[in-house]
Amino acid sequence: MTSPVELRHLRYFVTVAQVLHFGRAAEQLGITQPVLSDQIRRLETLLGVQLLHRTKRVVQLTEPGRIFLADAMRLLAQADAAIATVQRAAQGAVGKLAIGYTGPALYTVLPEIVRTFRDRYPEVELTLHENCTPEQESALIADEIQVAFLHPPIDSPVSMQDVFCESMVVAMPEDHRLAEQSSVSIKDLAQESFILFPRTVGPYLYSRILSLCAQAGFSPKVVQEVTPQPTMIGLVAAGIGIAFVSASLQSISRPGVVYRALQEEAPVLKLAIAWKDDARSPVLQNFLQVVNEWRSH
Amino acid sequence: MTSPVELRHLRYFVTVAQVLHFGRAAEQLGITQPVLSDQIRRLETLLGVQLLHRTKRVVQLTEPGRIFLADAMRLLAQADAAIATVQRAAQGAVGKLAIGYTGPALYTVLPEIVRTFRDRYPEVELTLHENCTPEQESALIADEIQVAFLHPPIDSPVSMQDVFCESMVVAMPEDHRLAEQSSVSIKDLAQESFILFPRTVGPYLYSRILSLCAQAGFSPKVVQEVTPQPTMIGLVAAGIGIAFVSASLQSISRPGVVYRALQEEAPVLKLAIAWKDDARSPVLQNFLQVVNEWRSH
DNA sequence: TAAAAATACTCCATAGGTATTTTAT
DNA sequence: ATAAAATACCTATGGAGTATTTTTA
Repeated sequence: MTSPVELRHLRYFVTVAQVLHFGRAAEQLGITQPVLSDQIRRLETLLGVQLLHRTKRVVQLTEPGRIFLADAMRLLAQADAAIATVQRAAQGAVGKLAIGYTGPALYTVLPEIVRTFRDRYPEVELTLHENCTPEQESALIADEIQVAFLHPPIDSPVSMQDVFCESMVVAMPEDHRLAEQSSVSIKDLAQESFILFPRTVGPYLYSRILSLCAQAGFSPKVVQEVTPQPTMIGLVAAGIGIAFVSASLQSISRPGVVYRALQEEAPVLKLAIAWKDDARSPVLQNFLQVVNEWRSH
Repeated sequence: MTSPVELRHLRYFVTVAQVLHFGRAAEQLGITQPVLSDQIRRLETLLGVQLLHRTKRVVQLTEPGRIFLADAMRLLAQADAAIATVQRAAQGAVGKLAIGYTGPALYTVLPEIVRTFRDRYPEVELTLHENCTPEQESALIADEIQVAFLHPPIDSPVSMQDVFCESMVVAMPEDHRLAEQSSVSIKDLAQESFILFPRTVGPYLYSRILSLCAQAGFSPKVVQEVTPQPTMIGLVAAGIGIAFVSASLQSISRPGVVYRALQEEAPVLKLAIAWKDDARSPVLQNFLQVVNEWRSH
């Protein structure tokens, strides 16, 4: 039987080739000299190549042996490296993580969480994919991403945990008649032109806003549906209309645009983190851990 | 006992990871399914890492397993490559060869022999080192070179084989009084100024020339000792004197210099190839083979 | 003659095989 | 009901040990 070359053969050969003495090499390896002689001879038979020139008294490498020694040492080092890598992968210290996120996540929790994670696990390769909530769901299911920052509710069978929420505020031109009030009532907006995000990018919040208007006795006049939110603000600045945007958008202040809270209970934009519960990679676990640490201050 | 990871484990793991089916993988590997299950579990225990997520019905890679798979495949490929390399090294098809040579070798046999060898064994790394005969000897002994083109006799304990020999001719300015003869007698040179190579670069030939003059009844007036031979020719062209050079130098014709044969039996420059007989590397054997082929046309 | 590798053998750990059980689909 | 992995148990190859021989510097 031609049993194949094993790492053991390489370990033995490298030691003999370095020490050039079967007795001492065997001692270093923790085996006996006859075993070592035998294993080297087996290796030479397997390769069909004489690696060592031994004259009962002097051991020296043949030229092919010199060449094989370099390869064998490299192989052993790489085997050790591969073992170390898989063990660190099991700790979640190396690997890949594809993160999906929506626009609002980018303006709130995402940067800080990603920075913390990168600092702690610098050898994990992160990729970031901006998309709306429904597309995050499909990407999760299709294993294109392993974790998503999105806006509940969703109906895919994935695990989810709330991360953050913020109220919606009304963005309007600074010369708008309602701008001098510190807060506005929904009823005051009945005649306004609205800039909204498309229903598809956030069906739940979309209907929340519509029903709020309905409760106030009107159906909003939507003049434009655009995304992302900074674009909506741009259109507000251009005087196209007013917009509901999440509170964090105020930090990206834009000349000519002011933000006013609602007097009524405002619609809330919830941000949650979602992942497939069967995909429990160590890297993912570490990411969830970082997110949880972030949630508790 | 913590028996270490072996290539066998990697071979088995790679197959299972590709087929994702223990039964079929075992069949591919030519072993039985329980053995494969056992070996994979041993590998996982050795690594301390779960590589495969198996639910009695479905086998899939864990994230660490995916990472290890790439490394394992690379390692196996490199192991195969190392084995192929050492086998080709045993045929003398890969390796290194340091070749020493003297100036005259460069103008005669060396280029053609080296070209033939390089064409036949393109993966052997050749290095060329020009030096005089005595230094070639030391370099051979010190294993700095494996083969030398040099000029016998030498007294180092190395193997040697004649390769080529050529007569010495007299180089003189074209307006020299002897230039109109087609050959010259050594006696005619008694009053000439001689340009010689230093004794150290070729002690044997040096004394051959001196004794030739002595037989003709004079001791040559040496005005300059220089090397290499093209430099000697330069000095001849400058009118410094006449010189004994090897016949092949005529092919590097220089305006103002003519070459004339000796009427007496000329000193002969022998070129031989030398190598340490204990260093019988396959690459060296192939080189000697090429040299022998060259010798027999 | 003394040091070191090779031989000759013995032993046992484990790779590998066979038969069977468990479990998820 | 069935396919597939795990479990249990057996076999035997070959890795490893001990004792001895051979060889050459």
